[in-house]
Amino acid sequence: MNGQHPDTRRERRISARRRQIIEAAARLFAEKGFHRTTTHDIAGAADVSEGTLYNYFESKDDLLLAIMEMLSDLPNLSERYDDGVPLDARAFLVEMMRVRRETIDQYGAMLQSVLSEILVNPELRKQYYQDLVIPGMMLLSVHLQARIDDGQLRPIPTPFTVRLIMSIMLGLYVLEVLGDPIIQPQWEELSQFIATLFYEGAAPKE
Amino acid sequence: MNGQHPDTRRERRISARRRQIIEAAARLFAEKGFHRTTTHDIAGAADVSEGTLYNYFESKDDLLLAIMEMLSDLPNLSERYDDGVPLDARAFLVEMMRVRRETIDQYGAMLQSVLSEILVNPELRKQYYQDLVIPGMMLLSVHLQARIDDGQLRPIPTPFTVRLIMSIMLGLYVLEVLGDPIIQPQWEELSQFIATLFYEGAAPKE
Amino acid sequence: MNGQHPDTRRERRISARRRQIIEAAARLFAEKGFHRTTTHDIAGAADVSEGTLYNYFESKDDLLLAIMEMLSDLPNLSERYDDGVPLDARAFLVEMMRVRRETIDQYGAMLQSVLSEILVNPELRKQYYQDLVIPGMMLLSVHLQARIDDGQLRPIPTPFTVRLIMSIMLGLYVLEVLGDPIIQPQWEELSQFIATLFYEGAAPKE
Amino acid sequence: MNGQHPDTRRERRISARRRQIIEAAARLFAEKGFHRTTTHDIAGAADVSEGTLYNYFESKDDLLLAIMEMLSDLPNLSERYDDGVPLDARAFLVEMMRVRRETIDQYGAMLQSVLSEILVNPELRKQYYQDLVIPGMMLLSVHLQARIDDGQLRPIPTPFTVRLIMSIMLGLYVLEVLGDPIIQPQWEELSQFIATLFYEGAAPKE
DNA sequence: AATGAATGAGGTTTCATTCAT
DNA sequence: TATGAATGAAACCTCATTCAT
Repeated sequence: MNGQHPDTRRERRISARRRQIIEAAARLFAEKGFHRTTTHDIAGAADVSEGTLYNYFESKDDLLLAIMEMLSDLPNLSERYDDGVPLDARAFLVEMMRVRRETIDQYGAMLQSVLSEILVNPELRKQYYQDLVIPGMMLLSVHLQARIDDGQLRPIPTPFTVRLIMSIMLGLYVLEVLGDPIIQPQWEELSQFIATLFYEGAAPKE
Repeated sequence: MNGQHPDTRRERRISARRRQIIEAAARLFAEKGFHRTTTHDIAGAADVSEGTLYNYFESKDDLLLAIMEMLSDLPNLSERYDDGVPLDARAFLVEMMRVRRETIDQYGAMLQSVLSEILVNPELRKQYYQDLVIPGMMLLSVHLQARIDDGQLRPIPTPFTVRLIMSIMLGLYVLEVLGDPIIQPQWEELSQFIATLFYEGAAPKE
Repeated sequence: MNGQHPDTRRERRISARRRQIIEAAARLFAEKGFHRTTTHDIAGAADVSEGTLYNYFESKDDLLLAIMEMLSDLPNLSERYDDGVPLDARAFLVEMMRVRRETIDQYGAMLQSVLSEILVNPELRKQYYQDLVIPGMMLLSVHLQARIDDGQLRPIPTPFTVRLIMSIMLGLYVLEVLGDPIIQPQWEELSQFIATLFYEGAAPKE
Repeated sequence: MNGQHPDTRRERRISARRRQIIEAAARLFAEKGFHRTTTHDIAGAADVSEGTLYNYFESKDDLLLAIMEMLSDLPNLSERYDDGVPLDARAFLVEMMRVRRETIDQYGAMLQSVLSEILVNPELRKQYYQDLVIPGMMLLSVHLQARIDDGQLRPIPTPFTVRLIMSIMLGLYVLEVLGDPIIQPQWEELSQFIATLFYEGAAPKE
């Protein structure tokens, strides 16, 4: 009848349907929040019936977990480079921010919807910290240590540095969501500035 | 009847009741989120009846606004110093973080509950940005410019610097809420580290 | 203001409301079954809002339990007689059936609604057996034993006799519910007949 | 192709499928009730798809009717005996109960599921009474009258006696379903006891 | 001013039934 | 004929808000 194995085709259709629902949900969650979004809304936005929603997800909560899972599965910085991330300390920071920009542009809605709930849901919070924050910190930590070891950085305490850099990423994102008019359009310049400041400091050079 | 002017006493009582309700609400909102907290819960925690709630606040939403208003009315850094904030660039950052710590310790629940909603409520977001973020940025901006003018800092672009510092504050707070085990206990050391890094950079000194 | 202690009056009103809801529910459950009756139906029949239903009962299931509890609390045969139940074996059976008639007339709907669910709900079944069947059997057993002891009855095995009599009660009720046109109108005569048959048997007298 | 007439084979297959579905449904209905059993459950238990269910039965209700129909088609007491049922009054009762036992053992789940619904469904009730109760009563009535005519029984009123015996059957069944621990294991002895009591009564013999 | 029972709109979820494959 | 994904009506239940006391 056709060249495709039917099961494969069906599986693809099902998987596409899941994604279609997740994306619709994330968009709405980001726009008006998890709780102000009704399953009716989601069904409408995903162009399926409410019943179908429940063929793909156990509950509305489950939908949020699925969004979080999707975020956890995003390829991280080092996985994006077959031949290794830049070994230059300054370039690494810039590259990290470039990737961050891409992630926000593509998955901002998901981040936003999940972050809002995480702030007030201890269970979700723990999972998010475990699955997203800690892995990110680990990678960053390894890189920083390598840069210290090869003499590109002073022997600064990595745990603090890691937290500082993570905070900057998180904080910039929140500030952008809050409506700051500068962060997104001038991301490139901002990256350069931060990288420089981080590397050289703000003290006047004598 | 008594030496007190009755109106004053009544006003004080009313104001105390309001505060009592706001604090109960903020605590619950931070614990389980605005939407998962019922007016029944709040009434119970504030030790009043649900009906009484509505004598003090127009609606549940109004309670959130009241929390935000309370946060806006907190005295900012410069108001806390009659004789001016420290004029030393490095000391200023440290002092800023010390005050930030106090604020979080005292009003963390309110911040948390408000922040969660803000992320997904455009209207609230705008107001928060106007009433809390912008004023904070203005103050910071003025200080930074002064430090540049008096030569303590290089002529770095203030808009970027302001956003960077705000991001660090915001980001550290979010990371702390997410459950990071280091930030809160080592706040003092972290402050010193950040201030030093900001001032001197991470490049090795030749 | 008025002669009644207000708390008492309110308590009475609340208790009356509970009863009003239970009775409406039992009526509907008997008419169309527990599952075909919606909470909307019950609210309408009890003349309250659906919300109010849930101020008095935790769930629809809870309503069924409340009905069962009400049935358990009915005064049993011996409690209805201050000066003891009839000591004549034959008269006891007749009296028992008279009381049974009264119970059915007054609480038939509750019995019917509960019985239907009990047949297919193991948990409920157990409770019903414990709270209603066993106590009834105990009383009956005691009486029968006394009649055997005083020589009015042959030394028949009480466990079997008790089950036989309970079965007759239950069976007649079910048959009546099924629409049998004779049982209810001729209850009195039927009682006499059963009592006689039980006492004397159906064998021809020589 | 083969020796069998294909239509016959197909019909047999269809009929077997029907029975397979009915039995699965009855089992589940008895376990958790008609309404708590989903068509999904039934399909799973009968090892067919939900769609197939609807190729064999018009609706879920129809499935219940099919169960009832199956019960109506069970061969009754007299049909089981080519050479007539026992003509001895006492033996007849014992034999009747033996057959009853068999029926319960084999079709108990169906009885249970149907009975539960019948109690709260007037339409079903009427049909059950017509198709199952009345025929049973008729047969019993004929037999009793014959026994009266041939002098084995006193001239007791048959309508009452019929109802009494039917009630005992029904009642014992319900009691057994409720979890009574004696009825099923001691059925044989119970039968003997009831038959004796019916025939001779409980009064002491002088 | 304080109470808390009553309200009912609206939310999430279930499930019998359909229909394209 | 068999399948099982899709449907959407309708069920149960929650909860912000009102109002008589």
